[in-house]
Amino acid sequence: MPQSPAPVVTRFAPSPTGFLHIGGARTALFNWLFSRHHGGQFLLRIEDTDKERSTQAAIDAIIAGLDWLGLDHDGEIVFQSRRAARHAEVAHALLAAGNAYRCYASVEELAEMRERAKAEGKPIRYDGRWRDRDASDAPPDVAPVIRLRAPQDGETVIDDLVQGTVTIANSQLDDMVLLRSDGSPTYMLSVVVDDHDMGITHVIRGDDHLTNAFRQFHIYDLMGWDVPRFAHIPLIHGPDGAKLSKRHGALGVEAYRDMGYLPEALRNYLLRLGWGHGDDEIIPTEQAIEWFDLDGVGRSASRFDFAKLENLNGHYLRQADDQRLVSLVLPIVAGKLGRTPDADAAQRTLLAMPGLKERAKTLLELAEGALFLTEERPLAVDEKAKVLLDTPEAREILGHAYSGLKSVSDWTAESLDLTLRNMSEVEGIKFGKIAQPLRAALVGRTTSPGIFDVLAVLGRDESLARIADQINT
RNA sequence: GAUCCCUUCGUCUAGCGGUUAGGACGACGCCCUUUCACGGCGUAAACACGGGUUCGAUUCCCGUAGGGAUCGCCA
Repeated sequence: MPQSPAPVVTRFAPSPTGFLHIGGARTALFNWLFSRHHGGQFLLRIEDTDKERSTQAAIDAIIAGLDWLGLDHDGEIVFQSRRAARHAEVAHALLAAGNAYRCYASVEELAEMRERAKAEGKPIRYDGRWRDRDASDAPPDVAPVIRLRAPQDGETVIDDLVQGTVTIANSQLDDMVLLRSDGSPTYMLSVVVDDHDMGITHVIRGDDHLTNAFRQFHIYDLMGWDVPRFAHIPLIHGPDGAKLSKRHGALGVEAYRDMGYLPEALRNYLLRLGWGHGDDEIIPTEQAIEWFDLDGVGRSASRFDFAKLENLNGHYLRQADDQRLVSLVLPIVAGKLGRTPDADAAQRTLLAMPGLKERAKTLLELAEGALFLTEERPLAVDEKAKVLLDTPEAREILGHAYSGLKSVSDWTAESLDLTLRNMSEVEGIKFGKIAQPLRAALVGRTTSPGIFDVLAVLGRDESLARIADQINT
Protein backbone atom coordinates (compact mmCIF):
# COMPACT_ATOMS: atom_id res chain seq x y z
CA MET A 1 0.00 0.00 0.00
CA PRO A 2 1.31 3.46 -0.82
CA GLN A 3 1.62 5.36 2.38
CA SER A 4 -0.01 8.76 2.34
CA PRO A 5 2.46 11.62 2.71
CA ALA A 6 2.51 13.42 6.03
CA PRO A 7 -0.45 15.78 5.80
CA VAL A 8 0.28 19.45 6.11
CA VAL A 9 -2.33 21.77 7.55
CA THR A 10 -1.55 25.46 7.93
CA ARG A 11 -3.74 28.35 8.88
CA PHE A 12 -3.93 32.09 8.75
CA ALA A 13 -5.49 33.52 11.90
CA PRO A 14 -5.93 37.30 11.79
CA SER A 15 -7.82 39.26 14.38
CA PRO A 16 -10.39 41.45 12.64
CA THR A 17 -9.46 44.77 14.15
CA GLY A 18 -8.42 46.39 10.88
CA PHE A 19 -7.63 45.69 7.25
CA LEU A 20 -5.35 42.96 6.00
CA HIS A 21 -2.02 44.73 6.38
CA ILE A 22 1.08 43.91 4.44
CA GLY A 23 2.71 41.85 7.17
CA GLY A 24 -0.40 39.74 7.55
CA ALA A 25 -0.56 39.34 3.81
CA ARG A 26 2.95 37.92 3.77
CA THR A 27 2.19 35.58 6.65
CA ALA A 28 -0.86 34.37 4.76
CA LEU A 29 1.18 33.97 1.60
CA PHE A 30 3.83 31.86 3.33
CA ASN A 31 1.20 29.64 4.93
CA TRP A 32 -0.60 29.30 1.63
CA LEU A 33 2.56 28.50 -0.32
CA PHE A 34 3.72 26.00 2.26
CA SER A 35 0.46 24.08 2.23
CA ARG A 36 0.16 24.21 -1.54
CA HIS A 37 3.73 23.02 -1.91
CA HIS A 38 2.96 19.99 0.23
CA GLY A 39 -0.46 19.40 -1.23
CA GLY A 40 -1.96 20.16 2.15
CA GLN A 41 -4.65 22.38 3.52
CA PHE A 42 -4.70 26.10 4.21
CA LEU A 43 -7.35 27.09 6.73
CA LEU A 44 -8.66 30.47 7.74
CA ARG A 45 -9.61 31.35 11.27
CA ILE A 46 -10.89 34.71 12.38
CA GLU A 47 -9.76 35.50 15.91
CA ASP A 48 -12.65 37.69 16.89
CA THR A 49 -12.66 37.09 20.61
CA ASP A 50 -12.03 40.73 21.38
CA LYS A 51 -15.60 41.93 21.04
CA GLU A 52 -14.60 45.53 21.63
CA ARG A 53 -12.30 45.80 18.67
CA SER A 54 -13.54 43.23 16.19
CA THR A 55 -15.74 44.49 13.38
CA GLN A 56 -17.60 42.95 10.50
CA ALA A 57 -16.02 45.54 8.22
CA ALA A 58 -12.58 44.25 9.18
CA ILE A 59 -13.64 40.66 8.56
CA ASP A 60 -14.88 41.64 5.11
CA ALA A 61 -11.70 43.57 4.38
CA ILE A 62 -9.51 40.63 5.32
CA ILE A 63 -11.48 38.19 3.21
CA ALA A 64 -11.51 40.62 0.29
CA GLY A 65 -7.77 41.14 0.67
CA LEU A 66 -7.01 37.44 0.60
CA ASP A 67 -9.30 37.03 -2.34
CA TRP A 68 -7.61 39.82 -4.27
CA LEU A 69 -4.22 38.29 -3.55
CA GLY A 70 -5.49 34.96 -4.81
CA LEU A 71 -4.88 33.13 -1.54
CA ASP A 72 -7.78 30.73 -1.41
CA HIS A 73 -8.42 28.84 1.79
CA ASP A 74 -9.79 25.36 2.32
CA GLY A 75 -12.89 24.51 4.26
CA GLU A 76 -15.16 26.77 6.22
CA ILE A 77 -13.91 29.85 7.97
CA VAL A 78 -13.59 29.23 11.70
CA PHE A 79 -14.77 32.01 13.95
CA GLN A 80 -12.97 31.78 17.24
CA SER A 81 -15.66 33.54 19.21
CA ARG A 82 -18.10 30.72 18.49
CA ARG A 83 -15.81 28.19 20.12
CA ALA A 84 -15.65 29.76 23.56
CA ALA A 85 -17.48 26.87 25.20
CA ARG A 86 -14.96 24.40 23.87
CA HIS A 87 -12.10 26.57 25.10
CA ALA A 88 -13.62 26.76 28.56
CA GLU A 89 -14.06 23.02 28.53
CA VAL A 90 -10.32 22.58 28.03
CA ALA A 91 -9.56 25.01 30.83
CA HIS A 92 -11.77 23.03 33.17
CA ALA A 93 -10.16 19.79 32.09
CA LEU A 94 -6.82 21.29 33.01
CA LEU A 95 -8.25 22.43 36.30
CA ALA A 96 -9.68 19.01 37.08
CA ALA A 97 -6.34 17.39 36.36
CA GLY A 98 -4.58 19.79 38.68
CA ASN A 99 -2.73 21.41 35.81
CA ALA A 100 -4.47 24.69 36.35
CA TYR A 101 -5.72 26.55 39.39
CA ARG A 102 -7.99 29.38 40.45
CA CYS A 103 -6.40 32.71 41.13
CA TYR A 104 -8.28 35.30 43.16
CA ALA A 105 -5.87 38.17 42.79
CA SER A 106 -7.66 41.34 41.74
CA VAL A 107 -6.71 43.37 38.72
CA GLU A 108 -5.55 46.18 41.01
CA GLU A 109 -3.49 43.81 43.07
CA LEU A 110 -1.74 42.48 39.98
CA ALA A 111 -1.09 45.96 38.67
CA GLU A 112 0.50 46.84 41.95
CA MET A 113 2.58 43.69 41.82
CA ARG A 114 3.92 44.64 38.40
CA GLU A 115 4.59 48.19 39.49
CA ARG A 116 6.68 46.96 42.37
CA ALA A 117 8.58 44.48 40.23
CA LYS A 118 9.32 47.23 37.75
CA ALA A 119 10.46 49.63 40.45
CA GLU A 120 12.75 47.03 41.93
CA GLY A 121 14.13 46.18 38.51
CA LYS A 122 12.87 42.65 38.74
CA PRO A 123 11.34 40.65 35.91
CA ILE A 124 7.72 41.53 35.40
CA ARG A 125 5.59 38.43 35.79
CA TYR A 126 2.91 36.86 37.92
CA ASP A 127 4.43 35.68 41.17
CA GLY A 128 2.23 32.59 41.58
CA ARG A 129 0.61 33.80 44.78
CA TRP A 130 -2.44 31.54 44.34
CA ARG A 131 -0.58 28.64 42.81
CA ASP A 132 -0.46 26.57 45.96
CA ARG A 133 -2.91 28.33 48.16
CA ASP A 134 -5.78 26.42 49.64
CA ALA A 135 -9.23 27.00 48.18
CA SER A 136 -10.52 27.82 51.64
CA ASP A 137 -8.50 31.04 51.51
CA ALA A 138 -10.57 32.27 48.62
CA PRO A 139 -12.33 35.55 49.27
CA PRO A 140 -16.06 34.94 49.04
CA ASP A 141 -17.02 37.73 46.65
CA VAL A 142 -14.22 37.51 44.11
CA ALA A 143 -14.68 35.72 40.81
CA PRO A 144 -11.39 33.94 40.10
CA VAL A 145 -9.51 33.47 36.86
CA ILE A 146 -8.06 30.13 35.93
CA ARG A 147 -4.33 30.00 35.45
CA LEU A 148 -2.15 27.31 33.92
CA ARG A 149 0.14 25.56 36.35
CA ALA A 150 3.28 25.84 34.21
CA PRO A 151 6.46 24.05 35.22
CA GLN A 152 8.87 26.22 37.18
CA ASP A 153 12.02 24.17 36.81
CA GLY A 154 13.90 22.96 33.80
CA GLU A 155 13.65 24.51 30.40
CA THR A 156 11.42 24.55 27.36
CA VAL A 157 12.90 23.91 23.94
CA ILE A 158 11.25 24.78 20.66
CA ASP A 159 12.74 23.57 17.44
CA ASP A 160 11.53 26.37 15.26
CA LEU A 161 11.62 25.82 11.51
CA VAL A 162 12.89 29.34 10.93
CA GLN A 163 14.51 30.45 14.16
CA GLY A 164 16.24 27.18 14.89
CA THR A 165 16.42 25.64 18.34
CA VAL A 166 15.39 28.18 20.94
CA THR A 167 15.61 27.40 24.62
CA ILE A 168 14.13 29.28 27.52
CA ALA A 169 14.32 28.58 31.26
CA ASN A 170 10.93 27.68 32.70
CA SER A 171 11.62 30.05 35.57
CA GLN A 172 11.07 32.81 32.99
CA LEU A 173 7.53 31.66 32.33
CA ASP A 174 4.69 32.61 34.58
CA ASP A 175 1.28 31.09 35.06
CA MET A 176 -0.84 32.67 32.40
CA VAL A 177 -4.55 33.23 32.57
CA LEU A 178 -6.59 30.69 30.66
CA LEU A 179 -10.10 31.74 31.61
CA ARG A 180 -11.04 35.25 32.68
CA SER A 181 -13.10 35.91 35.74
CA ASP A 182 -16.17 36.21 33.53
CA GLY A 183 -15.48 32.74 32.20
CA SER A 184 -14.32 33.82 28.75
CA PRO A 185 -11.17 32.23 27.32
CA THR A 186 -8.01 34.20 26.67
CA TYR A 187 -6.20 34.29 23.36
CA MET A 188 -3.44 32.02 24.66
CA LEU A 189 -5.89 29.26 25.38
CA SER A 190 -8.03 29.79 22.31
CA VAL A 191 -5.19 29.58 19.77
CA VAL A 192 -3.90 26.38 21.22
CA VAL A 193 -7.27 24.68 21.43
CA ASP A 194 -8.25 25.82 17.94
CA ASP A 195 -4.95 24.86 16.36
CA HIS A 196 -5.24 21.47 17.97
CA ASP A 197 -8.87 20.92 17.04
CA MET A 198 -8.28 22.10 13.49
CA GLY A 199 -5.41 19.68 13.12
CA ILE A 200 -2.85 22.36 12.36
CA THR A 201 0.53 20.76 11.73
CA HIS A 202 2.55 23.89 11.05
CA VAL A 203 2.07 27.21 12.75
CA ILE A 204 3.65 29.84 10.54
CA ARG A 205 3.28 33.31 12.01
CA GLY A 206 5.12 36.52 12.82
CA ASP A 207 8.02 36.25 15.22
CA ASP A 208 6.27 38.58 17.62
CA HIS A 209 4.64 35.32 18.71
CA LEU A 210 7.88 33.50 19.39
CA THR A 211 7.85 34.05 23.12
CA ASN A 212 4.17 33.17 23.24
CA ALA A 213 5.02 29.82 21.75
CA PHE A 214 6.88 28.80 24.88
CA ARG A 215 3.90 29.43 27.07
CA GLN A 216 1.48 27.84 24.63
CA PHE A 217 3.73 24.81 24.46
CA HIS A 218 2.76 23.83 27.98
CA ILE A 219 -0.95 23.81 27.25
CA TYR A 220 -0.33 21.24 24.53
CA ASP A 221 1.97 19.39 26.83
CA LEU A 222 -0.32 19.27 29.83
CA MET A 223 -3.26 18.27 27.65
CA GLY A 224 -1.16 15.50 26.18
CA TRP A 225 -1.56 16.90 22.67
CA ASP A 226 0.92 16.82 19.82
CA VAL A 227 2.71 20.12 19.51
CA PRO A 228 2.65 21.51 15.97
CA ARG A 229 5.83 22.60 14.24
CA PHE A 230 6.44 26.30 14.64
CA ALA A 231 7.90 28.70 12.09
CA HIS A 232 8.24 32.24 13.32
CA ILE A 233 8.95 34.56 10.45
CA PRO A 234 10.57 37.96 10.95
CA LEU A 235 8.48 41.09 10.84
CA ILE A 236 8.51 43.61 8.04
CA HIS A 237 9.86 47.05 8.85
CA GLY A 238 9.31 50.38 7.16
CA PRO A 239 11.87 51.97 4.82
CA ASP A 240 13.47 53.70 7.81
CA GLY A 241 14.03 50.45 9.66
CA ALA A 242 11.45 51.20 12.30
CA LYS A 243 8.42 49.12 12.88
CA LEU A 244 5.90 49.36 10.09
CA SER A 245 3.46 52.15 10.78
CA LYS A 246 0.67 53.79 8.87
CA ARG A 247 3.22 56.24 7.56
CA HIS A 248 4.84 53.63 5.37
CA GLY A 249 3.83 50.13 4.46
CA ALA A 250 1.27 49.29 7.09
CA LEU A 251 -1.50 49.79 4.64
CA GLY A 252 -4.21 47.36 3.79
CA VAL A 253 -3.65 45.34 0.66
CA GLU A 254 -6.53 47.21 -0.94
CA ALA A 255 -4.40 50.34 -0.67
CA TYR A 256 -1.80 48.62 -2.83
CA ARG A 257 -4.50 47.65 -5.27
CA ASP A 258 -5.61 51.29 -5.38
CA MET A 259 -2.04 52.41 -5.98
CA GLY A 260 -2.15 50.34 -9.14
CA TYR A 261 -0.23 47.24 -8.16
CA LEU A 262 -1.10 43.85 -9.57
CA PRO A 263 -1.70 41.03 -7.09
CA GLU A 264 0.86 38.80 -8.79
CA ALA A 265 3.47 41.53 -8.43
CA LEU A 266 2.73 42.00 -4.75
CA ARG A 267 2.87 38.24 -4.26
CA ASN A 268 6.26 38.05 -5.94
CA TYR A 269 7.53 41.01 -3.94
CA LEU A 270 6.29 39.69 -0.62
CA LEU A 271 7.76 36.30 -1.37
CA ARG A 272 11.20 37.73 -1.98
CA LEU A 273 10.98 39.86 1.13
CA GLY A 274 12.51 37.49 3.63
CA TRP A 275 12.79 34.48 1.41
CA GLY A 276 15.29 33.62 -1.25
CA HIS A 277 15.92 30.96 -3.83
CA GLY A 278 19.44 31.53 -5.12
CA ASP A 279 19.58 34.45 -7.52
CA ASP A 280 16.01 34.16 -8.67
CA GLU A 281 13.95 37.33 -8.60
CA ILE A 282 11.03 36.86 -10.96
CA ILE A 283 9.12 33.99 -9.43
CA PRO A 284 5.60 33.48 -10.71
CA THR A 285 3.25 31.83 -8.28
CA GLU A 286 3.34 28.39 -9.91
CA GLN A 287 7.10 28.40 -9.56
CA ALA A 288 6.85 29.69 -6.00
CA ILE A 289 4.62 26.78 -5.03
CA GLU A 290 7.19 24.39 -6.41
CA TRP A 291 10.13 26.05 -4.72
CA PHE A 292 8.80 27.35 -1.44
CA ASP A 293 10.18 25.94 1.76
CA LEU A 294 10.74 27.21 5.26
CA ASP A 295 14.51 26.98 5.38
CA GLY A 296 14.68 29.60 2.67
CA VAL A 297 13.18 32.07 5.11
CA GLY A 298 15.67 34.51 6.59
CA ARG A 299 15.98 35.27 10.28
CA SER A 300 16.22 39.03 10.22
CA ALA A 301 13.60 41.69 9.69
CA SER A 302 13.43 43.25 6.26
CA ARG A 303 12.46 46.69 5.08
CA PHE A 304 9.68 47.45 2.70
CA ASP A 305 10.95 48.98 -0.53
CA PHE A 306 8.45 50.55 -2.89
CA ALA A 307 11.03 50.98 -5.65
CA LYS A 308 11.48 47.26 -5.96
CA LEU A 309 7.75 46.62 -5.82
CA GLU A 310 7.33 49.10 -8.66
CA ASN A 311 9.95 47.40 -10.73
CA LEU A 312 8.30 44.03 -10.25
CA ASN A 313 4.91 45.54 -11.00
CA GLY A 314 6.25 46.94 -14.26
CA HIS A 315 7.42 43.49 -15.16
CA TYR A 316 4.07 41.86 -14.48
CA LEU A 317 2.25 44.70 -16.23
CA ARG A 318 4.19 43.97 -19.40
CA GLN A 319 3.35 40.28 -19.07
CA ALA A 320 -0.31 40.88 -18.43
CA ASP A 321 -3.07 40.18 -20.90
CA ASP A 322 -4.13 43.32 -22.77
CA GLN A 323 -7.84 42.82 -22.33
CA ARG A 324 -7.40 42.35 -18.59
CA LEU A 325 -5.39 45.56 -18.37
CA VAL A 326 -8.05 47.44 -20.29
CA SER A 327 -10.71 46.39 -17.83
CA LEU A 328 -8.51 47.43 -14.93
CA VAL A 329 -7.53 50.74 -16.47
CA LEU A 330 -10.82 51.98 -17.89
CA PRO A 331 -12.39 52.63 -14.47
CA ILE A 332 -9.34 54.67 -13.51
CA VAL A 333 -9.55 56.61 -16.77
CA ALA A 334 -13.23 57.19 -16.09
CA GLY A 335 -12.37 58.55 -12.67
CA LYS A 336 -9.86 60.99 -14.11
CA LEU A 337 -12.19 62.14 -16.85
CA GLY A 338 -15.39 62.14 -14.89
CA ARG A 339 -17.15 60.05 -17.49
CA THR A 340 -17.10 56.48 -18.72
CA PRO A 341 -15.14 55.89 -21.92
CA ASP A 342 -17.35 54.75 -24.77
CA ALA A 343 -16.90 51.55 -26.74
CA ASP A 344 -14.67 53.23 -29.31
CA ALA A 345 -12.38 54.58 -26.65
CA ALA A 346 -12.24 51.16 -25.03
CA GLN A 347 -11.34 49.63 -28.35
CA ARG A 348 -8.60 52.21 -28.93
CA THR A 349 -7.23 51.50 -25.46
CA LEU A 350 -7.08 47.82 -26.23
CA LEU A 351 -5.29 48.43 -29.53
CA ALA A 352 -2.80 50.76 -27.89
CA MET A 353 -2.21 48.54 -24.88
CA PRO A 354 0.94 46.78 -26.13
CA GLY A 355 2.66 50.15 -26.51
CA LEU A 356 1.12 51.58 -23.37
CA LYS A 357 1.99 48.87 -20.87
CA GLU A 358 5.61 49.01 -21.87
CA ARG A 359 5.74 52.49 -20.40
CA ALA A 360 4.03 52.11 -17.05
CA LYS A 361 4.97 50.79 -13.64
CA THR A 362 1.52 50.94 -12.11
CA LEU A 363 -2.04 50.91 -13.33
CA LEU A 364 -2.25 54.57 -12.38
CA GLU A 365 0.57 55.40 -14.75
CA LEU A 366 -1.00 53.18 -17.35
CA ALA A 367 -4.27 55.07 -17.07
CA GLU A 368 -2.42 58.36 -17.31
CA GLY A 369 -0.75 57.17 -20.49
CA ALA A 370 -4.04 55.98 -21.95
CA LEU A 371 -5.93 59.17 -21.24
CA PHE A 372 -5.34 60.77 -24.63
CA LEU A 373 -7.25 57.95 -26.29
CA THR A 374 -10.44 58.90 -24.53
CA GLU A 375 -10.06 62.67 -24.30
CA GLU A 376 -12.07 64.74 -26.73
CA ARG A 377 -11.04 67.57 -29.00
CA PRO A 378 -9.93 70.18 -28.60
CA LEU A 379 -7.19 68.44 -26.71
CA ALA A 380 -5.75 69.97 -23.57
CA VAL A 381 -2.05 70.50 -24.20
CA ASP A 382 0.40 70.42 -21.32
CA GLU A 383 3.22 72.92 -20.82
CA LYS A 384 6.02 70.89 -22.35
CA ALA A 385 3.92 70.03 -25.37
CA LYS A 386 2.99 73.70 -25.81
CA VAL A 387 6.64 74.61 -26.06
CA LEU A 388 7.04 72.13 -28.89
CA LEU A 389 3.99 73.42 -30.70
CA ASP A 390 4.37 77.16 -30.29
CA THR A 391 6.93 77.86 -32.98
CA PRO A 392 6.44 78.86 -36.62
CA GLU A 393 8.69 76.00 -37.58
CA ALA A 394 6.53 73.47 -35.77
CA ARG A 395 3.39 74.82 -37.44
CA GLU A 396 5.02 74.55 -40.82
CA ILE A 397 6.08 70.97 -40.16
CA LEU A 398 2.61 70.10 -38.95
CA GLY A 399 1.24 71.62 -42.12
CA HIS A 400 3.44 69.39 -44.22
CA ALA A 401 2.58 66.41 -42.10
CA TYR A 402 -1.10 67.16 -42.40
CA SER A 403 -1.15 67.20 -46.16
CA GLY A 404 1.19 64.24 -46.36
CA LEU A 405 -0.96 62.18 -44.05
CA LYS A 406 -4.16 63.28 -45.70
CA SER A 407 -3.15 61.49 -48.86
CA VAL A 408 -2.41 58.23 -47.10
CA SER A 409 -5.01 55.74 -48.20
CA ASP A 410 -3.80 52.75 -46.23
CA TRP A 411 -3.97 54.01 -42.63
CA THR A 412 -1.72 51.48 -40.93
CA ALA A 413 1.37 51.91 -38.81
CA GLU A 414 3.48 50.44 -41.62
CA SER A 415 2.39 52.76 -44.38
CA LEU A 416 2.32 55.77 -42.05
CA ASP A 417 5.88 54.95 -41.16
CA LEU A 418 6.77 54.94 -44.83
CA THR A 419 4.99 58.19 -45.57
CA LEU A 420 6.51 60.16 -42.71
CA ARG A 421 10.03 58.87 -43.18
CA ASN A 422 9.78 59.67 -46.83
CA MET A 423 8.66 63.16 -45.96
CA SER A 424 11.55 63.54 -43.59
CA GLU A 425 13.94 62.64 -46.36
CA VAL A 426 12.37 64.79 -49.06
CA GLU A 427 12.08 67.86 -46.86
CA GLY A 428 15.48 67.31 -45.33
CA ILE A 429 14.10 67.45 -41.81
CA LYS A 430 15.35 65.14 -39.11
CA PHE A 431 12.69 62.64 -38.27
CA GLY A 432 12.60 63.68 -34.63
CA LYS A 433 11.69 67.21 -35.72
CA ILE A 434 8.54 65.81 -37.26
CA ALA A 435 7.67 63.23 -34.67
CA GLN A 436 7.77 65.49 -31.64
CA PRO A 437 5.35 68.23 -32.73
CA LEU A 438 3.14 65.54 -34.16
CA ARG A 439 3.11 63.73 -30.84
CA ALA A 440 2.32 66.95 -29.01
CA ALA A 441 -0.60 67.61 -31.34
CA LEU A 442 -1.97 64.09 -31.18
CA VAL A 443 -1.44 63.35 -27.52
CA GLY A 444 -1.21 66.75 -25.86
CA ARG A 445 1.87 65.48 -24.05
CA THR A 446 5.51 64.88 -24.90
CA THR A 447 5.54 61.19 -24.17
CA SER A 448 3.55 58.42 -25.74
CA PRO A 449 3.89 55.11 -27.51
CA GLY A 450 5.53 55.14 -30.94
CA ILE A 451 4.07 57.85 -33.14
CA PHE A 452 2.91 55.49 -35.90
CA ASP A 453 1.01 53.41 -33.40
CA VAL A 454 -0.58 56.53 -32.01
CA LEU A 455 -1.71 57.60 -35.47
CA ALA A 456 -2.97 54.15 -36.32
CA VAL A 457 -4.92 53.72 -33.09
CA LEU A 458 -6.44 57.20 -33.22
CA GLY A 459 -7.55 56.64 -36.77
CA ARG A 460 -7.41 58.87 -39.78
CA ASP A 461 -10.18 61.35 -39.00
CA GLU A 462 -9.30 61.93 -35.37
CA SER A 463 -5.60 62.21 -36.13
CA LEU A 464 -6.04 64.74 -38.88
CA ALA A 465 -8.48 66.74 -36.82
CA ARG A 466 -6.13 66.91 -33.84
CA ILE A 467 -3.29 68.07 -36.09
CA ALA A 468 -5.52 70.68 -37.72
CA ASP A 469 -6.52 71.95 -34.29
CA GLN A 470 -2.92 72.82 -33.58
CA ILE A 471 -2.16 74.36 -36.95
CA ASN A 472 -5.08 76.70 -36.61
CA THR A 473 -4.40 78.01 -33.13
C1' G B 1 14.65 46.18 33.71
C1' A B 2 14.28 40.70 32.39
C1' U B 3 14.17 37.01 28.55
C1' C B 4 14.58 35.70 23.51
C1' C B 5 15.88 36.89 18.39
C1' C B 6 18.65 39.54 14.61
C1' U B 7 23.27 42.16 12.10
C1' U B 8 26.70 40.82 3.99
C1' C B 9 26.46 46.90 -0.96
C1' G B 10 21.35 52.52 0.38
C1' U B 11 17.40 48.23 -0.02
C1' C B 12 16.04 42.76 -0.83
C1' U B 13 19.30 38.86 -0.79
C1' A B 14 23.26 34.49 -2.44
C1' G B 15 27.05 32.43 0.48
C1' C B 16 26.42 27.19 4.53
C1' G B 17 35.83 27.30 6.55
C1' G B 18 39.66 28.48 1.31
C1' U B 19 35.15 32.92 -3.77
C1' U B 20 38.33 38.50 -7.78
C1' A B 21 32.19 38.08 -1.71
C1' G B 22 27.47 36.69 -6.65
C1' G B 23 22.48 38.50 -8.22
C1' A B 24 18.31 41.99 -8.10
C1' C B 25 16.15 47.00 -7.10
C1' G B 26 17.83 51.87 -6.83
C1' A B 27 21.94 55.40 -8.45
C1' C B 28 25.39 56.82 -12.30
C1' G B 29 27.50 56.28 -17.38
C1' C B 30 27.27 54.36 -22.39
C1' C B 31 24.49 51.95 -26.45
C1' C B 32 19.68 51.42 -28.96
C1' U B 33 16.12 55.38 -30.37
C1' U B 34 10.70 59.70 -33.08
C1' U B 35 9.50 61.04 -27.08
C1' C B 36 9.08 58.15 -22.81
C1' A B 37 9.89 53.45 -21.68
C1' C B 38 11.71 48.52 -22.67
C1' G B 39 16.21 46.11 -23.78
C1' G B 40 21.73 45.63 -23.86
C1' C B 41 26.57 46.84 -21.76
C1' G B 42 29.30 48.90 -17.85
C1' U B 43 30.72 51.74 -13.03
C1' A B 44 30.40 52.90 -7.85
C1' A B 45 28.57 50.28 -3.57
C1' A B 46 28.72 45.39 1.80
C1' C B 47 30.72 40.95 5.42
C1' A B 48 28.80 46.27 12.61
C1' C B 49 33.16 46.05 16.16
C1' G B 50 36.58 43.24 19.43
C1' G B 51 38.39 38.71 20.98
C1' G B 52 39.04 33.59 20.33
C1' U B 53 38.93 28.30 17.59
C1' U B 54 41.57 27.00 13.07
C1' C B 55 46.94 26.27 8.56
C1' G B 56 42.85 29.54 7.09
C1' A B 57 37.25 32.98 8.99
C1' U B 58 31.79 36.61 5.96
C1' U B 59 30.93 31.51 7.47
C1' C B 60 32.04 28.29 14.15
C1' C B 61 32.30 30.18 19.61
C1' C B 62 32.30 34.36 23.25
C1' G B 63 31.74 39.39 24.26
C1' U B 64 30.49 44.71 22.81
C1' A B 65 27.49 47.98 20.13
C1' G B 66 23.11 48.70 17.40
C1' G B 67 18.19 46.96 16.05
C1' G B 68 13.78 44.06 17.07
C1' A B 69 10.14 41.07 19.82
C1' U B 70 7.79 39.71 24.33
C1' C B 71 6.81 40.37 29.47
C1' G B 72 -2.17 42.08 30.23
C1' C B 73 -8.26 38.98 32.99
C1' C B 74 -5.44 42.54 24.15
C1' A B 75 -4.94 39.48 20.20
